[in-house]
Amino acid sequence: VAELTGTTPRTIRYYEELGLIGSAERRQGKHRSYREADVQRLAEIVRLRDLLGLSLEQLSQLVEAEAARAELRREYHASEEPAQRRQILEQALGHIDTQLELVHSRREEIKQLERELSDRRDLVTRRLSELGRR
Amino acid sequence: VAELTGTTPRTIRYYEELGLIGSAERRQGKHRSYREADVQRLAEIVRLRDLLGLSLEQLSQLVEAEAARAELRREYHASEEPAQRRQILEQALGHIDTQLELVHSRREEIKQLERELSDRRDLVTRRLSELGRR
DNA sequence: TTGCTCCTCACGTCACGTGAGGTGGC
DNA sequence: TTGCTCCTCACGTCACGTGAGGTGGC
Repeated sequence: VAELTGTTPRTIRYYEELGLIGSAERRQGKHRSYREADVQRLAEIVRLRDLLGLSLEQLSQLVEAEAARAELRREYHASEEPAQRRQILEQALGHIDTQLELVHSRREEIKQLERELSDRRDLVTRRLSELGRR
Repeated sequence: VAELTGTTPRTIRYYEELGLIGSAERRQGKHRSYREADVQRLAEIVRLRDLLGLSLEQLSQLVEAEAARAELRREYHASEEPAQRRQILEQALGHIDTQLELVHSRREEIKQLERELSDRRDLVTRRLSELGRR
């Protein structure tokens, strides 16, 4: 599971200790056992940590909010009231938009960095071709 | 300077202690004094740390390589031999390309994350408009 | 003179890394 | 049986945070 998610066993145990992920079930013996869904969730956490640089506390809050939204989704499926369904959907939309803004601004920053490097590259190649022409 | 570079005084002192940035000159009194060039260099370090998640050891190596290339640039300007100038430029090109690959793959990862979030957003808005039409 | 920032230790914290010593599945 | 991975402490490390106590410029 560590390999699949791009981390180490120690990190997974640490996240379990913090409550960032649920305690894994143990097989006969003491080995932790994970389902596919657990792997997905962990991979997503690692991804947000690495790409956005979120702290484990921020990730905890995000996971908590995610759990609250999962609870809402159950109510959503149970409910027939359009007014309530609308409210739940709008809350989900707000949550997604918050994340999108964060990710988008990150991407802009990286893009800017890439542009600057690209410009320097062009400068060097220009000088090289000038050298060649003499 | 901490505010300008998006860090804290403590972090700047720590980087100085590690040799990641040069020891700042002191004014009369003991206050550290920085030039514009120092601020630029520090800002660049903070940027690479935050956007690419580089460790301070990796950044040290990068700064070292940068210093070596600065030395080469001095030779470059001193030299008249086209062969030597070409060699220096090609080395610079390789260095830039390495960084570009790293930054580019990062941007692709973020882009992918943004796409996934965007798809989920579309799904929610679609459901909302379906609700409205009834 | 009062407030604020700077300074240097030095201990604390976050997010794990790394053995030490022992157990379980192919 | 041999090798490998897993397990639990528990101490170590990296990258700073955070007072404690003191000094310097507007």
